[in-house]
Amino acid sequence: MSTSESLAFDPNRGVAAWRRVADAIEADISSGRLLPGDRVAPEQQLAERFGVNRHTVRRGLSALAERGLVRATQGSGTFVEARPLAYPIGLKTRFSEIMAKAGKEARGEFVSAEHGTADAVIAAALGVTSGAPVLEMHTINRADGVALSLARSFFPLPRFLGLDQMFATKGSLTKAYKKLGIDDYKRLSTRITARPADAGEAQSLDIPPGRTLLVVNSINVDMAGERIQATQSRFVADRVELVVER
Amino acid sequence: MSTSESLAFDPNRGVAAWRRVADAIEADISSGRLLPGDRVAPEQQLAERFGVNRHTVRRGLSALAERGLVRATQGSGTFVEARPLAYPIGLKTRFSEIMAKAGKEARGEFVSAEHGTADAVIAAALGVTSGAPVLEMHTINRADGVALSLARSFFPLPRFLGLDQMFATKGSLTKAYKKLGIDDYKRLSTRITARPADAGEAQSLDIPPGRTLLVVNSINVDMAGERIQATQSRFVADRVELVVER
DNA sequence: CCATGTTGTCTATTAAACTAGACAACTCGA
DNA sequence: TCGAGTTGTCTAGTTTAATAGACAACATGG
Repeated sequence: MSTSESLAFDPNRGVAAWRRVADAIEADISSGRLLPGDRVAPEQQLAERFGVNRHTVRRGLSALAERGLVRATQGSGTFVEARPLAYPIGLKTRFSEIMAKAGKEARGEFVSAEHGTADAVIAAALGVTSGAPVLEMHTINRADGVALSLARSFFPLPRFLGLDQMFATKGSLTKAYKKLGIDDYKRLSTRITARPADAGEAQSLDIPPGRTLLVVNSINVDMAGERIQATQSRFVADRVELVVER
Repeated sequence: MSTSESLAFDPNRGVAAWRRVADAIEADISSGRLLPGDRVAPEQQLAERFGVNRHTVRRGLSALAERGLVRATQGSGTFVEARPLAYPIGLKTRFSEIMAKAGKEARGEFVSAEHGTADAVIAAALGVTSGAPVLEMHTINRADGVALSLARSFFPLPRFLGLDQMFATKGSLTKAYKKLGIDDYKRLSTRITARPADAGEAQSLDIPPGRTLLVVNSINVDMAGERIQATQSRFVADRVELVVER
């Protein structure tokens, strides 16, 4: 304890009351005093605890809700949301490894596949000519059974003939690649945008329509630098936080 | 960099603009980008830099001035104040040692001394009877020539007969004690209050009248537990920060 | 002394924050 | 179904923060 004029300093000055409420609740969440699924104390009780009006509490909770830390249900209460899973994006982005590190069971769920031809966008991404044959595959990635992302991937043919069946069997793209003699690969580029989910996506991902998706367009190359995969993934922004690493 | 809905979070929301200005300037002071004696940029310039009105800057600077971090001089500018010297208070509180540790030249300046009798308060502090003979001594403690505190000390007589002359010679109480056979002593109690300086004190300490003093009433005992000194020190709060250590 | 730069103070207006009250709408357990 | 509890929304008033402008008062260098 220091004793000086700095005793007169109030760290809360210039900090809105609603901000203090929000920060205190966030501290409870960060510290683990409030866990995902836990119910935050009722607004009126928080108002009494912080010595503010209930509206001020609502303002603070609204800020937290906006950031996805809590979710309020009318009549029921305000609950702590599960924290988005940190999803590192780097040279070696491997779904199964990320899940293992997070202590979650990884499952790549095969949805469908078909042979087609590359349009201009896919051709450019894969470094092939427009109209070249490609394998198009649709998958859902789940962690502990909960859908994290939808993926629409393109692979050059005839090199990746049968990859879809191997993936359907193994549930892992890395393993399917190994079967085709590709022991390692890396990320060439990643482009990220975001948008609301459409009805089909929402249903596949088991989220309310309109919730935000992170849209990730990526290109993978084999160790010789040859382009092997172009993917558009749609992550549930509520469930996944992309971490760009150097 | 993380990419998620939390991109929408503005750390400045709920934090007043003046507070942000104040915190930024304080960060400059803390980091050493602004040193004691340095002039802070003019208000209008800060207003442009932070994109706020000059009054908002003034509000932020006012908060810093209130805390003693800066001092504004009309027509001249706003300057970074020297940080108060950390003055530890513990069992062994030694002025000269504290100064040495702070890399400052310590000087205990003898002002006056006289023999008197203990009133009720001093008698209680020294553990003697009311009316018992005591030596009363007035001193000023300086660091690098700048006055830090005034002290009014009482010592039981006849034990400390001549202590004042030894102090006037040595400029150090610890050394004067040694001359009287007290090799070591320790702090029994410390009581701290604060108040504005009166005109006499302000003059002795070279501060504007009304500036705040930290008033420290302390009792020292020899190693046998015998009370040897009762002191009322008045520290310039602008110059000294008391640190209570366990 | 004068000019320029800088802080200090006053008045006024607008926006944001905070408080208050009331009632609607919903949840959930008995 | 009903009642209690809880969130959601609306209206309204007060306080604080921020902006704007103007001028006073002071410092400092030429």
